[in-house]
Amino acid sequence: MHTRRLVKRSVLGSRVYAPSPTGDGAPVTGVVQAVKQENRDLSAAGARRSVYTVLMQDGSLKEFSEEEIASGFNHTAAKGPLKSSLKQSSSNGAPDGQKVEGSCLSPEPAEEQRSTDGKRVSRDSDTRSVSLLEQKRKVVSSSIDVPHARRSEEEVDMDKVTAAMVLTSLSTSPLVRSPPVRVSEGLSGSWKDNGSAGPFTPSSNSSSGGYWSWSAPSDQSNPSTPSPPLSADSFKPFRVPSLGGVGPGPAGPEDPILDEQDGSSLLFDEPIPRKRKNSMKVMFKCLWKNCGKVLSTAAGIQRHIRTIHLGRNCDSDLSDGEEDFYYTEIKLNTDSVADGLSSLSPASPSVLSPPPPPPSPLPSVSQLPDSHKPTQPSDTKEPHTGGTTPLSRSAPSALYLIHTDHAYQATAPVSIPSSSNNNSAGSASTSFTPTNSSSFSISWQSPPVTFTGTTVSPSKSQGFGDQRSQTIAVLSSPPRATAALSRKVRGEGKKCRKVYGMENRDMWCTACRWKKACQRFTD
DNA sequence: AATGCCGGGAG
DNA sequence: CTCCCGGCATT
Ligand SMILES: [Zn+2]
Repeated sequence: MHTRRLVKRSVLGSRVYAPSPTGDGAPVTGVVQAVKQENRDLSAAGARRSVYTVLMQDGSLKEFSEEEIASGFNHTAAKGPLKSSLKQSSSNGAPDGQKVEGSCLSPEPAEEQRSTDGKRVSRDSDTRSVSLLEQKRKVVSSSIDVPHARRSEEEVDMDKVTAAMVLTSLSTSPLVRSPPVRVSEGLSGSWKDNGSAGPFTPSSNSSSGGYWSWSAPSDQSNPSTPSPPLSADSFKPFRVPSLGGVGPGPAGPEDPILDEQDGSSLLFDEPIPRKRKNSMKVMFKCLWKNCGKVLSTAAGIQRHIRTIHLGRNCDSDLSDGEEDFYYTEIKLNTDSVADGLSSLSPASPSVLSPPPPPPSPLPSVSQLPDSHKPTQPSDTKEPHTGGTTPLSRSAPSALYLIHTDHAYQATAPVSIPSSSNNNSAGSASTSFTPTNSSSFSISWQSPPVTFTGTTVSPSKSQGFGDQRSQTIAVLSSPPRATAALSRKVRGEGKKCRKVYGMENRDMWCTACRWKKACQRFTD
């Protein structure tokens, strides 16, 4: 009801008269450098005062209240209000006396003032103004010590805790299918063991950010688990896909999705996938273009990359972590277990409902950035294909779990076609793909995906049918799980708001000003 | 607490 | 449209 957004025109840069600091009576002029307002919303009706930071002729900066300055805008020079209160002019000791000679004084509280041109004043809540001149310097510490995460014994406990959590959740929600997290047995073959073979516990340091930290009682299933009575039922909803396949879709040949008892294909509802602890070997593979080197220790691979590919001195220590981008952790699973997971789409809670809108236009480009040289990891993104394909249960003698260490900026689940034909990076793929057939899954921190040998031709990502079929997979999805899936990871880069700050709202791009998606800094 | 931004709402 | 803001998801 009350006035909408008051004052919005910018007076920055305007010349204004200000009470003479010396009190001698002669008004001085200055240029408005910044304006700020105090007390905004609240007391809507209340007096809202603006404080102008003015650059005086003599170069000094002073702050005046609206009433104290007579600005040239609006009505020639005559308009200024000048109250006699000179409280603000700190200046010299000159007793203020009174300086009213400005001409007319307007007692009015200057509710709105606008400049003739259409600019707006940056109003904002911030109480202290920031003049454009003085730049605030922020000191950023350039070197930060990041202590390597150390976790250790706790893990054991973790399991216990987890188990407890699971149990608890079990009792409460019927939906949860849980997983027997076996504490005892499981650990024996923990991947961790293998990994840490190296000089310094590799696996844990870089990768894991979150493996073992499950903040929430997640329900997870343990793939290898034979069959918890409970899970059986719960699974149901989750494997309906076959049904869905019947869609009017073009395709008849839909695979019955997650195969078999991969029921175990776990579902991670939580963004944080859990690691399987099976008997598997962890290896580190160099992803460099034509190098398929596989080493058993992270240190080794890092060194390899650093020296061979990065041409870095073997100063070891100075690894800036870049190597991480070029190798991957591979887990060779010797066991029958499958660690499946379903990638999913933005799941709709209602499981069966078919309207799973294709999440988003996934870049279905299946081409690797061809001649991409691993130079700056910065913008590299893996090409992914939207659909994953279900692979039937072929006999996976071995399955690979690839896991990259950094979650850099993962966006969506990736699937890499492993089947024979697949150009792009033919060379690369070779090194990357284990054998044909066999599914392997990759999991970066969050979006784990299963790959399979068959690939859907990315070209026609049209398949609506398929998509939907998989979509269904979601099972108990607490509103949480989304992050990874919903693929709205939120752009990282700073947007206008952060860049310019509230102080300079007028510098924001329009979208930002409207609180819409930034157009200037699109990620 | 701060950001980024969708979904609405008012001229 | 243009201009804004409530409110929510994220960080
Ligand atoms: Zn912007």
